[in-house]
Parts: sequence; structure tokens; C-alpha cells
Amino acid sequence: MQHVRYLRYVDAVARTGSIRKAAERLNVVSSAVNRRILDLEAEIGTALFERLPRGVRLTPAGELFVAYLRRALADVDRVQSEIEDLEGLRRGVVRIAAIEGLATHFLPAVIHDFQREHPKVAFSTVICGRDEVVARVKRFEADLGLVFNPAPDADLRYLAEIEQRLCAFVPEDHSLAGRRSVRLSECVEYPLAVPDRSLGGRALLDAFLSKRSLRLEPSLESNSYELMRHFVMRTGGVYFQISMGAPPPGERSGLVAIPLEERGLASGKLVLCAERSRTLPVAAAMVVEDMRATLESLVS
Amino acid sequence: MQHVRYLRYVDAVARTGSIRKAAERLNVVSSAVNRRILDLEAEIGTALFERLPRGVRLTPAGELFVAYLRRALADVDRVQSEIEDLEGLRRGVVRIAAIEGLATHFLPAVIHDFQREHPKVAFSTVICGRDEVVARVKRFEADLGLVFNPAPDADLRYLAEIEQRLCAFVPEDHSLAGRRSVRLSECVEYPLAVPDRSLGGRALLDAFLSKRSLRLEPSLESNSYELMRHFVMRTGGVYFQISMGAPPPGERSGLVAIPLEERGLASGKLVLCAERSRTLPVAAAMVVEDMRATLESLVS
DNA sequence: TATGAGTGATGCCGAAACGGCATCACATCA
DNA sequence: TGATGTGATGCCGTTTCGGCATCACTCATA
Repeated sequence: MQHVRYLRYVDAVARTGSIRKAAERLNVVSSAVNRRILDLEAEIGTALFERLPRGVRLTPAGELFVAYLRRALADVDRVQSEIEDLEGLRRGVVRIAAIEGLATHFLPAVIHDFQREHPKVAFSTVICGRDEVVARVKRFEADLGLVFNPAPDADLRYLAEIEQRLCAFVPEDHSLAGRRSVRLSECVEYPLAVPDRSLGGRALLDAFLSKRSLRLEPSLESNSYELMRHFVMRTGGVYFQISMGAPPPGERSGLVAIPLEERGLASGKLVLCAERSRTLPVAAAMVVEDMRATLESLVS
Repeated sequence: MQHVRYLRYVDAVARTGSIRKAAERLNVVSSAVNRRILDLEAEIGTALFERLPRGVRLTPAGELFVAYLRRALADVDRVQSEIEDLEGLRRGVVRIAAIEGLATHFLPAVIHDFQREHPKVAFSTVICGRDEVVARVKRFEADLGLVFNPAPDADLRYLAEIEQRLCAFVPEDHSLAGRRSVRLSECVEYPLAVPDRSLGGRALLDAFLSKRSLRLEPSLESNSYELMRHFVMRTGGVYFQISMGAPPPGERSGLVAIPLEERGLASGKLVLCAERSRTLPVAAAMVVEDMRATLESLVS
């Protein structure tokens, strides 16, 4: 707030004990800071700082004034935050960290739908691996996390969860494309691309394969579904991803998702989570409701 | 205060429910008030007032902001008043470090007289040895120091000085009590208590004795005049202190001070000092004037 | 229904405040 | 003694502010 701008000048001088050092911190020239100080002292009628050869020191009057300005600065921050919360529906930034599998269809759709009704709400969305999603939520760098099969964590609060099966993704014109389901053993005939350990589906594959004699010899292992997508489009191969990564019905993307049908192949959960102690800003809370509704519609 | 000027604009608008009426009250044109309101709303990112055909009304966000600005305006009024009190001698703390010899009569009297006229001015007074007095002044832990014969020190500024002779202090009913002056050789007949090196008069005694064949065999050596006082009251002995330690004329304390009359016995200076670069708070500066006057009256 | 009054918003522009650059005066230190 | 660091100050271009005039809209009244 502009009306407290010069209070910030005085605060910086009090903290650094030097007009020049404070000016550096504030990214203005020292003469400007000096003049504001002198103007304020003239207005108050007394020196707020004693001038020493190597800087300045607060006078008793200065101590009183600095105590005041620190109360005022804290209070203005608080009221600004309160106003933002109140207005949260109409403006704000919702920060999301999500695994890559949601970047193509789910997240863009949710964001787009939400912004149709709340055009001033912005999204800051980071796509990263499972562990990084959790870390960002815990560090308050993301309001919301979308992650597949997170490890149990007392710092996380689950806001929504849905079951997700692994699917084989192939080009539309692939010989497996019309199947209602497919077995892993059928897929190994083709060039394979598999997710690395940072992607959620890999753990499900590993758990299954550890109990089978079947061995996968992937042509590609990657943390990028985009890479794997282009790989199979080019090679007529197969990659694996949770069903959430599939395009919504009616949309064509050149790829089809076929559920893997294997006894003993576990499914996992896609989780929408937040930091446990967190009170979400209003906009983020509304986004949660929208996402819940969308996720629930996917299981019915 | 200028920095809260626009808060006063908003306050007036909220109170009157009209930009034009507020402008009248503030003695500015309504366009100026209107623009400050609009600028603030742009800065905050939301309307503080709903615009009605016949004026304005606070929004919920505006209610929050007005609650804030009223707290801020009350607080700035209060701190201004506190600063005025401080500068107007209506409040403040004067910090003094002094040698023990002044604790009995001089300091209590000066403090008492000063507080009769300035009851809200408090004193924080530390009684300590000569070196500690100087250290406290230099460390800005004391505004003023009262010390006997300090070593020359570039960091100290002398505000007042008076000559002080050594006196022999004896009980009122002592055989030396009626004398106008006394020699050291007369005192050695009685039990002697002498100051230790932390007290100012000791250096004068030592300097004198180093050029004489007379040897003192003190029964007591101490850094506490109170102890020495009670010692001589109990034993009918003699102790030595600068004349400042004597009760003012007309006051009876059970002891009398008799000036030591010895050729070659130097006198010393009692010094009122401050840290050289220090600008004293107003209250302390006034105390200096009072002390000067009192000290000067003691030499005339 | 037309008109006058009251309201907040806006264009234009001169006045006031501000910050940047350069320099000064002083104290400190090696 | 010269270099360095500090707050203060002159000059001036830039930004912000307030005053004057006007606009757009609503409401009340004749």
C-alpha cells in the first residue's frame, strides 16, 4: 500500500542503522530516503534518529515511532489478506502441483471450466513427479496436489480420491486399437515404452511383474508421457498410463486407451490433497469442489 | 501525519456517505477525494464503496478497510501524543550511573526536586565504581555519568565539574567533631576506614602518602561508604570521602565532615559527563541543567 | 414529461512532491 | 595524509496531486 510506503523507508533505516544501506534494500537512492526521513522528522517536530559518523541510531522518540509503524505494517498486511479472502471468488491465484498424466486433458478442462465462471482467478500449475508434488504441498508452495498413490503422510489431507487402473495406450490405427481389454503378454510383441519410477503407474507394474515370469524389455523408459506418446505414434508401440490420461470420450487425439486385464494387477488411487493444517483461500476451496465433482463423474 | 492523509479521506467518505460531503469537510474538491478513493480501490483490487445515485455505501471489503483505518488513525494519534509527552518532559526515563558517594544526599535530592516538577519522568540510576560508570556511559547504557577524577577519555564529554577535597568523616560526638579542619596525623589515633581503589578518593590519599613518611594502618578498607559509615559510628573511628558525601547544612545524619588540611594533598574533580557523540533526550538535558545549578551552588 | 438538483467520474493542466544525479561536509581509518 | 563511508543538500526532470470545468446518470418535483 502506497500510504505506508514511507513507513517502510523508516523501518529499513531503523533495521540497518544506515540511510544508504536502507536505500539499497529499498532500491531507491539514499537522498530520497534521507529526505523522507527529514520530512517526517520535520512533521513530527523531533528527531527520530541521532546522526552518528557511521550511520544513525533511533532516539527515544524514534523508538516509539518504530513501534507504531511495525504495528501499522502488520495490520495493513492483515487487512489486505482479509480483503483478498473475502474477494477470493473473484480474484486470486490457485497454485496446483500435479503429476504429468493430468496435464493433457483433466487439468486443462478443470481450469478452463472454472475460469469460465471466475475469469479473474488465475492458476499457477506445476507439473512434476509424485514426490515433488507432495513436497510442494507440504512447503506451502502449492495449495493443491494431484498425485497417484502417494505414500501415507500425516502432513497431507486427502480431499478426494478415485480408483485408477493401468491402461495400454496405442495409436488409433494399431492392431490392438479396437480391443475392450488387453493382456500384458499381448503388448510385449510391440515396442514398449514404460514410465520410470517418478510416475505413479510404474509401482503397479513392478508389483505385478515381480510375481510373474513375464519380463518386459522396454524400448523406452521415461518420466515424460509426452515423449512416450510420440514414441508410440512413431513406432506403432505401446505405453502404459493410468486411465485418467486418456482423452475424454468424443475427443480424438490419435491414441486410444485399452484397460489392462490381468489377474493380480492392482489398481491405484488418484488423490487430490492439501497440507493438513492449511485453510485454503476461497478460490482454491471452490476449485476443490469442482475437481471433486469432475473426479466423481469419472467413476460413474 | 501525511502518510495517513488518504485514510482520513476514506474515513470522511464512509462517515458522510458522500464524496462531495466528505470533500467539503476536508476542504478539498470532490474530484480529489474521488480520485484518491478510486486509486486506493485500484490498488487493493476491489471496490470499497458501492456507488448509489445519492452517494456511496461501504462494501464488505470497505467495512474491513475502514475498521483497519480507524485502528491506524487512533494509533497514530496515540504515538504522536506519546512523542509529544516525551519531548515535552511529560514522560521519559533518565538513566544515570554514579559513584557511591553521591547516593546518600546529592542524587536523591536532585531526583526528588526534578520529579516535583516533572512527575512522569522516571530515573534509572546505577551506583557503581568509577570505571563501571565510565563504561556504562560509553556503552550508552547510561545517559549521564557522575564520577570522581575519571581518566582522560576522548569518548566522554564533560558537562560540569567541581573541585572536591577529601574530608574526614567522624561521628557527631567524636572528639574531632568540632574542628574546622584536621590533619591526617591526628586521624591515625583512631580506628581508620579507607576507600579502596574503586572509590575516587583513594588515589588522592595514595598520591599524598607516597611523598610522606606517615603510614596509614586502616582497620577497614572497603568499596562501600555505607559500611564505613556504620563502622565509624560503632567504633568512634574516622573514614575519608570527598566533601560531596557530606549531608547538606541543616541536615543531621549522625556524622560530620571535617576538611583534611595537608600541604601537598591534592583535591580532585567531580565530573558530570555523557558520551561525546550523544544527543541527550530532552528530559536528560534538563536534568543536566538542574545538576549543574546544584553543583555550582556547592562551590559558592 | 421536462427540468433542476445532486451525485460520482473524467479531461486538462498548473502546483506540489518525489526521486535521481552530483556534490559537499564531516568523521574515521590505515 | 589520502581514501572511504556517512548523511545532507542543490538542481532538475518525473510523477502525483488537487482545482476547475464538464459529463453522465438518477431522482424528485412541478
